[in-house]
Amino acid sequence: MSNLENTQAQMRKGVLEFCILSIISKGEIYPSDIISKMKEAKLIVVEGTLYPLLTRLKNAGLLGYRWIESNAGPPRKYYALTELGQSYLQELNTTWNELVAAVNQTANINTQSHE
Amino acid sequence: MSNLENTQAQMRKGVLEFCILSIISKGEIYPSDIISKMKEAKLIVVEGTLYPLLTRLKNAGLLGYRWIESNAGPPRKYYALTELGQSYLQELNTTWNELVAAVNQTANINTQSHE
DNA sequence: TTTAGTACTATGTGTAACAAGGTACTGTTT
DNA sequence: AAACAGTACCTTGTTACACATAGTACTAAA
Repeated sequence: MSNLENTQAQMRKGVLEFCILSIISKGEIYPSDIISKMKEAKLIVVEGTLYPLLTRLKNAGLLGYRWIESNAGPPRKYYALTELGQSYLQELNTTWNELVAAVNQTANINTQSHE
Repeated sequence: MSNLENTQAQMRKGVLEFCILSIISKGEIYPSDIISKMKEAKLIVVEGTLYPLLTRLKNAGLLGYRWIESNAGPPRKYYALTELGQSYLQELNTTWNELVAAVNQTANINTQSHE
């Protein structure tokens, strides 16, 4: 793996949890669809990453799930945020905004400037 | 360590390399001053993190350094970007901007909107 | 020559993403 | 009904990297 690819992967890693919670916050969703949504946003995540992450978040009380039957295959686990998860997500939102500000300060860049 | 603190730390991890290269790109600087600059930007980094990181970047050909004597203590290693490091930093810049866009897409947020 | 301050270095630990492989359920084809 | 294909969920081992901690080395002042 090249330096660049590795560093890009490192950057992605840090925000996975935040992105996945954000996606779930928009409504009940099951893992395979989360992967699709992430892919749409150009954030590749694989099953071996997602399942343990969801379990970790559930055990932390941030997520809950219920089984819903599918008409094409086995039942699916639909995840949703708990109340704790919602407030946690708000804090991550703040963290993210602060991080963007901090990084842009070191880079002296205004990435989203409008003229 | 709480969930939140841990996740915040994970977010930071991903961008450390980018931030440190950005800081060095503004002119020769030695490690302790890099730590100060990072602290100014609210990105705490400690010696045990910075030194191995600098060594890794140097071994990858992205950084070089020269010894400069100090009038208060031992000599200092002043780091600077190599040409390779400069083009690498540009690529990380692109990566960072794309990441911000991707995260904001999952979050449906425009963090820097001006009215 | 001892002490304090500053700078650089090394080692061990823990977290989390990822690769790879596996299990289980459902509907369709033969 | 048996085999197969498609879908979904889960587990294990590896690797990278930040961090805590401790240690070494150089300089100047007491």
